[in-house]
Amino acid sequence: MPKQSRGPSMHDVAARAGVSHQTVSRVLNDFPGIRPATKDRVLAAIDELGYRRNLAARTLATGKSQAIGVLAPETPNYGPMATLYATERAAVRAGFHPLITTVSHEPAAVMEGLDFLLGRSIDALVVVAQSPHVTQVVQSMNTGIPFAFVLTGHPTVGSAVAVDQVAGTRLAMEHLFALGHREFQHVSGPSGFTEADMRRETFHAFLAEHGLSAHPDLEGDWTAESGFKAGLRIASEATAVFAANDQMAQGVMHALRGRGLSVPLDVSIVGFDDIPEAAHFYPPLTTVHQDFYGAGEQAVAMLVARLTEPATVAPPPLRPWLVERSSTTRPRG
Amino acid sequence: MPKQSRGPSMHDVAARAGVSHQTVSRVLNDFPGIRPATKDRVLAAIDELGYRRNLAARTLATGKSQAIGVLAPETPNYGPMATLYATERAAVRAGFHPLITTVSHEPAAVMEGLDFLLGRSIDALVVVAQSPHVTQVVQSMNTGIPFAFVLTGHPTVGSAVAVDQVAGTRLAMEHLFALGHREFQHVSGPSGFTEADMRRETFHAFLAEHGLSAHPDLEGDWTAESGFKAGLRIASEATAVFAANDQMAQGVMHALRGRGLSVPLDVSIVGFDDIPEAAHFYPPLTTVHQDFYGAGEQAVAMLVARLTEPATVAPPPLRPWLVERSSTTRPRG
DNA sequence: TCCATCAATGTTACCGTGAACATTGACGGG
DNA sequence: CCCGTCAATGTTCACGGTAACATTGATGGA
Repeated sequence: MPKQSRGPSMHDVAARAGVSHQTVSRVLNDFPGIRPATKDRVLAAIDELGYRRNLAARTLATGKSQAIGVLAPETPNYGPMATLYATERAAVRAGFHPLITTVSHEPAAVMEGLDFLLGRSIDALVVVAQSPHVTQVVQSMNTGIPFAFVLTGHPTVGSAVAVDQVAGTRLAMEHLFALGHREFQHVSGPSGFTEADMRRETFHAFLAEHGLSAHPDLEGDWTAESGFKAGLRIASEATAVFAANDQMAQGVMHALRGRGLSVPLDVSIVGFDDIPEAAHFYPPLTTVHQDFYGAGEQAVAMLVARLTEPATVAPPPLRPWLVERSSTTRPRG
Repeated sequence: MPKQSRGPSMHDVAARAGVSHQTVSRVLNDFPGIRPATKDRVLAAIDELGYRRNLAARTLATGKSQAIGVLAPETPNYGPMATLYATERAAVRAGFHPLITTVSHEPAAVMEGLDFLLGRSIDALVVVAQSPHVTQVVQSMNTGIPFAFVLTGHPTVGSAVAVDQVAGTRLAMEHLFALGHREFQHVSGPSGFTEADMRRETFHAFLAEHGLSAHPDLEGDWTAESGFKAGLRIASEATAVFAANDQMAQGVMHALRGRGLSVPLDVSIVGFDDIPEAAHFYPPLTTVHQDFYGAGEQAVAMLVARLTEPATVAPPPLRPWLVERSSTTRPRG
């Protein structure tokens, strides 16, 4: 029973091509000054042997890996997933290999995930963070490599690429306010999550600035189901609902329908994210568009820049914009 | 300007603790027979130096990595994403580290992604495949490690963990047929994708068995938007629509509403996947539930088994089930 | 003709870890 | 009291690459 044998090594290729292993290395790394005939022999030998370069050995020798670590939250939600996806694509386009691993928000898990990535010799790190806990843990571990946070608008974090949550929330609120709404209620994301907190705080700040108060916040967990439950408890006087994401907005609308209330005639509702399905909700959802792709791209761009120029500063927050559809209108009367 | 210095090595730790590097290695790998006092000194040194084991070196030395490679499609769609997420979780629970990388369906991209993973010394491979092209490429590359495909019901593939697409489609069709529908139309996924093809074929096979023919297939790309466009073209005689996934079903319903048609009074519609939001669509969607999590779990379990017993066979396909909600009812008259 | 020069290639050392084998020292039985 | 034994630890080598330096042989100018 043959133990899983390792593949051929550079020496095997060298022997077969009748050269030294160093020449093989040079061929693989495109060094100049290799006689074409030699190069061909080496290439042929590689092909015949099915040789594949051992990354571990290469990394060990060079200390570099051309890999970008991506630490992502272990939720299946659209926002983080889209960011993750965008980051991954951007990294590939930049010529890096993304090494993704997901972690819960517990410090121990974050550290373990980070350890795993660092142990695999990543050159830089992107953290798709949802809570300050995560960013703190990452910052406290002295990683020695450039890192970037994506999708957290938390002001205390230096290296963050973020969509401006405050601006986004204000866009939503100004829209509702301008339509004439004065009775607001918020369906928030889970507290502790940076985006959820920032949207909630901005919601209240906006109302305070206009001398208004809100019906009690209803807290969800980003899912449509939690939005549905919240929708069951929307105050009957409320005419405007600001939901912290689109899925919850969908759940809220479902519940409202069940209560015989019309969206937008009885209640206007604004979501957040602008997921691809939002245009096909019933009714099509007015929402705040976040550029997840732009965020992922900027994060990678910043890291690549920092690899050569460590002092590169973070780009300004991305501006979200309002997508007006049919879930909002003026209040009755 | 100090070049990014490498972190401390085992030798540094050993020097600090006054032992040999091998003793450090033994402490790290939990070997028996280390004097507690020695162990403490080593641990303390590790802590003080902030030492972190170099995975590349470890992998190079052992040839094993405790890592499972995951080759995923580069689509942001729910199905693949959920499977990916489930696989990732299952791998972690099994004590492995998932190494995820995404690729398009082009052979060159698949090979490159695979090369990347293999180069990083993965012990096993999970491929979240959407098309036969991908499975073929993977099979043709002699990887030398156990691998598993998830989420493709293609019969020619041996090592596949799959949800039974045929059974799922039949569940949907039998439901509609039993309600009395005879005028069917299919909104399919993009052809070339295994799931799309299998659902389409089964749809037609079912109708043929009952001596029925269908209105022309409308092909979408899994998105709600493409479902919407298809919905605009649903034949006016059709009373039953089978959509190849839930997002497209949502788009179809939107379009139908726009045409003044009621779901389910004028048209019944069944989706596929049972995404979490499906219960909150308007109307709540009758759909086929796929156990993505179960699939991911089974794939990992199979790989782990094959690591010790290469001849382990693939588990039988997972049975999907029908979730009946409000988007289906008997046809008028 | 001889040697400096340079292109092409070879040799050696090293990256950080784990495995195999070697060494040390304490302990106990004969 | 000596030596075998075994627990605890040290030494050496290998893993598969890359980097730095060494070597070879052809070429051409003095």
